[in-house]
Amino acid sequence: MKKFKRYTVTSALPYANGPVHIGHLAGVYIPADIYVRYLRGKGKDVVFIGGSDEHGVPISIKAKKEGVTPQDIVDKYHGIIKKSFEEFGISFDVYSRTTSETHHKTASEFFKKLYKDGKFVEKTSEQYFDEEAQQFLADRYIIGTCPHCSNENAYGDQCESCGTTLSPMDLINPKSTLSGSMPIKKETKHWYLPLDQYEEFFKKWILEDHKEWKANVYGQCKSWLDSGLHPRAVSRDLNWGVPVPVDGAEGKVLYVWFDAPIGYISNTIEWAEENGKDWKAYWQDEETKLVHFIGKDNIVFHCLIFPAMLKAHGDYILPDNVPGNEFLNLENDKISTSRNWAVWLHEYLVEFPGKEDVLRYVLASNMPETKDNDFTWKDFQARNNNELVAILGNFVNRSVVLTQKYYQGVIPALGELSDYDKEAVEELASYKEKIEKSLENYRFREALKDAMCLARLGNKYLADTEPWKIAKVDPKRVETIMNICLQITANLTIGFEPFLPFTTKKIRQILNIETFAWDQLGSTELLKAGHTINKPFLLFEKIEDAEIEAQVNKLVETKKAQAAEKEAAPAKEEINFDDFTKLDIRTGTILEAEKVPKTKKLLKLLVDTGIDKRVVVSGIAESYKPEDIIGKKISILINLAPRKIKGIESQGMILMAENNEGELGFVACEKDFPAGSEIR
RNA sequence: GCCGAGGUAGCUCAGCUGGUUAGAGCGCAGGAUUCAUAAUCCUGAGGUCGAGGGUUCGAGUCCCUCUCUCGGUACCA
Repeated sequence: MKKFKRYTVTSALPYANGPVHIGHLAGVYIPADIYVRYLRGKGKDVVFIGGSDEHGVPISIKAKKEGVTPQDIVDKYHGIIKKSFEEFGISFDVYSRTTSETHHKTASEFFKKLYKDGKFVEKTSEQYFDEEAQQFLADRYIIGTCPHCSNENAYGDQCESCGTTLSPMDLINPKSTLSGSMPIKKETKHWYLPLDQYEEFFKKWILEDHKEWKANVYGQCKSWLDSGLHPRAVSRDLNWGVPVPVDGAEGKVLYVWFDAPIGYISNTIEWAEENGKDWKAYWQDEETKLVHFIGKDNIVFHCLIFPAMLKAHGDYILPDNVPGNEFLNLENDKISTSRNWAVWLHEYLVEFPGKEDVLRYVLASNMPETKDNDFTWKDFQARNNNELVAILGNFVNRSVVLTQKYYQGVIPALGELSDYDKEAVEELASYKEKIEKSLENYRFREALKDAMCLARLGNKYLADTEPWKIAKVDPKRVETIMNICLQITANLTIGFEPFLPFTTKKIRQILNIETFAWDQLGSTELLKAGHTINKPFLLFEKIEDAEIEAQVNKLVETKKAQAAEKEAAPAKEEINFDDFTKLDIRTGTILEAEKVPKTKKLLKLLVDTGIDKRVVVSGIAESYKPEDIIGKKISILINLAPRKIKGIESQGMILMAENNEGELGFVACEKDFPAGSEIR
């Protein structure tokens, strides 16, 4: 393996439109923090970079909605996020933000360099422009009628009613959400990063040279590469972001995905300036190991786009690894900021004061390294009570309480070792290599498990040697046993340091010692005989059922509130009676139903409309099985222009109701009327 | 549909380039023990390794087909 002189570790920049939740922690910040704490323990030169990602359209929309400035929004969340990370012990060397002056300057210069070197492709295209507001409209700022489902409130990038991905030009009757006026088409120029030109490079760099990347990351990259890369725009018409530093680019900013990863560099520069370091060494020296910790949603940016940017620039090193995690679920359901289905870090810190390490432990034990995992409060309680309290806390407590009892807190000398002692000491030493190997390979769950084995070893050693039994008959022997127990306890402060920094600090306090270096792990000479330890206190406390129930109830309430809140979509524009009578809706009966091959949602139906029997293709396969709906009474719009879908001509549209889970239900007459009855 | 990742004991997961009777933690059952927050330690039960084919002396591990879950993408008149 290549030897590195220094390490640059980045963790995905949280988007500053909401607080941080356990999904972010388990996926990105805890693994990254474990890794850097380990490296620091090894005495490595490492910088750990974090920061808030504060540009982009969603933030400017949120600001508009709330009637504040984008800056207000990001100030609020940057504050919450930064504070909660600090309290939780995520040990960033710097946690800055992409609205900083340094970042604007850095991102701007980065762009200029690529621009000057001709690394971009310029393209002019037609985009919607709001004449009243005098600006180009981001996709999200345009609403109009969905060409597919006729929903009149579809966004320029997606129709939330039918889920179709759209482009603004697809919308019928587009309207600007800024002024309400009808936007005009206007030419605009943008810069594109021609990713396709880097395809061959990526194929070698990732597919051949980085086979050791995690399967999920490697597989995703391969998938993107196999399907071919395309140029991606690096600028947008928007007024919230880093201005494009080119003459004639007024009203244009760097696209948020272009500026955000540069934030890693900007924040490193800030850190370097404040600490008298040379930032370039951390980004441009081949002997630096660059590692990006991210979630799986970010794989393409960190494995392809950002490296392409760095490569295009020319001065930079590329990541050595991009350990991307999968997602964490909460109580069997996807974590969702908008649905408020999450455990928020800033709330946890208030509701479970002093229990930072409990959450760190639970999330690290169960982080979604190879597949999506589930967080449940019951598991949280079990791991606290059965592992932290019973194994780790208990062993430390046993050791120090016995030391107080027998020796008034003064560490006894190590005498002659029995064979059993030697075995235990040997086993103790064996964990160092195991834990290191796991950490070096980003296998944090396993590393933590092995750290816990140190405490298990201690408990077993005590149980097997039974010092309380021989205290009266063989005091010399007990001195040796207790010395070994205390040495194991001291080792815990090393082994657990990356994972449970608050707890190791407490143990050091009890043992009355300073921090050890990682490489001392496994030593039985950490504590000197004659050294006096402090009065013991408990490291962890049991978590009672009531506390867990309270958390579960909180989530249940969230679900209820969410269901109740299911606000009906706002009424559409008024129409007159003639408009309505144009629709010819009839009762009908489904005669045949089959799945349209090669689709997920489509069923091909044969419907008796009373007038004729006709084929209708309908996107209901996720709610109904074909065999279950034969004979079903339905309502059908029969005078809709026919349309070919997947090669089948669909003649009409089945009326469906849809709830907020996207589930569909037939709309039918409650009496058993014959097919063809008019609905009006 | 296509692409990617998964499907291993009740639960959460290990099993590297194919090789002895498939492992760990939790949970469960029984026992030992009392220094310790009824904590600890030992023993045990429990798996046709998603299903079916194939390659091989030998497959959880390689190949093919199918199936389920998650993500991306297409389709939703």
